[in-house]
Amino acid sequence: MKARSHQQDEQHLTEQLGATGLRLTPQRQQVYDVLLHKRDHPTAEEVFIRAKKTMPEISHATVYNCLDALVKSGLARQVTLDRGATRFCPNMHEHGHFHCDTCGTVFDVDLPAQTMPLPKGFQAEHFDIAIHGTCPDCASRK
Amino acid sequence: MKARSHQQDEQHLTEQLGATGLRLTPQRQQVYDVLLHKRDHPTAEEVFIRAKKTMPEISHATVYNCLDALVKSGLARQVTLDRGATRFCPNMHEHGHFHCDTCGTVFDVDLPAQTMPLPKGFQAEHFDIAIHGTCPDCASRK
DNA sequence: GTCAAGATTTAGAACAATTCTAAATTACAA
DNA sequence: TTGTAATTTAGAATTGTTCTAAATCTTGAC
Repeated sequence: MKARSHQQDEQHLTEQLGATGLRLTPQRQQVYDVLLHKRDHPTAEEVFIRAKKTMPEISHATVYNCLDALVKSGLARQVTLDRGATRFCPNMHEHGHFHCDTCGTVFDVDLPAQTMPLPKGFQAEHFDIAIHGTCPDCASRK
Repeated sequence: MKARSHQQDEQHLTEQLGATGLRLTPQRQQVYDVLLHKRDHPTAEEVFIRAKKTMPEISHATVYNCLDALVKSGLARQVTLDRGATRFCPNMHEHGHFHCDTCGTVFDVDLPAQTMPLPKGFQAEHFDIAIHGTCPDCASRK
């Protein structure tokens, strides 16, 4: 995976947001930076806390707004596991999520290239795969 | 899919709950009946409303308790899509969920028989596949 | 059968996650 | 500029879920 420069990130952001009719604002930039900086699938609340460190005036509602904007523009994905808060992930490559039921960590996992056969007439937009189990660390610790 | 008789359902319930150290109670039976009766992936709230029709004294907390008991005993699955309420599904065959982004309906879809290859050390318990898109009805209506 | 121990249910409060509201600010385009 | 629309903000409101303590029900030991 090639790392993008900060400037490239910004251009990418502007383009992707623009294509969805949205503007690049300092808040959206900041929220996206937070996602890129630590890719541990944070919840909206966690993004809020991290974003506040460098932008103390940012509000809760804005974080939700920004996250929605990023998702709509194809810059981030929502990850919903169980009944808890939704998590966010800036990795847009096709991948699934492995959730360790012991320690709670969420891992990105590559998926076998394949198409999902659907009954006639169904048009798939995208799909999410969530795998529950035990991660290597927790498995060996048992 | 073979339909089970009511009596068989009850026996199945007792066995599965018992194996998890749980009792079969009228409430759990009722909640399970609700799930079996209309397999449209209702939320806990919807299950609550439906269960009340024949058991008016049932409480909110009990519905959550019963649904958890059913999930723990392998009699139902939780379905989490997006940020909304969790849905419940009594279909325990391996299948995925297709969510129509237009009308909101959730469909069970069969999956190709296959194993999910995981990096070394990861132990999968089970996995959930959620597909987003447009259902045949909504697609033709466009 | 009777009783104690533990499981379950209940109403309602509490909590957590998300959305809404209305006012203030900002950006863009004419 | 100047008007229009988008965005942000604080805080209230809403929604979904969990917790609590008391009441009720089951079950197994006697």
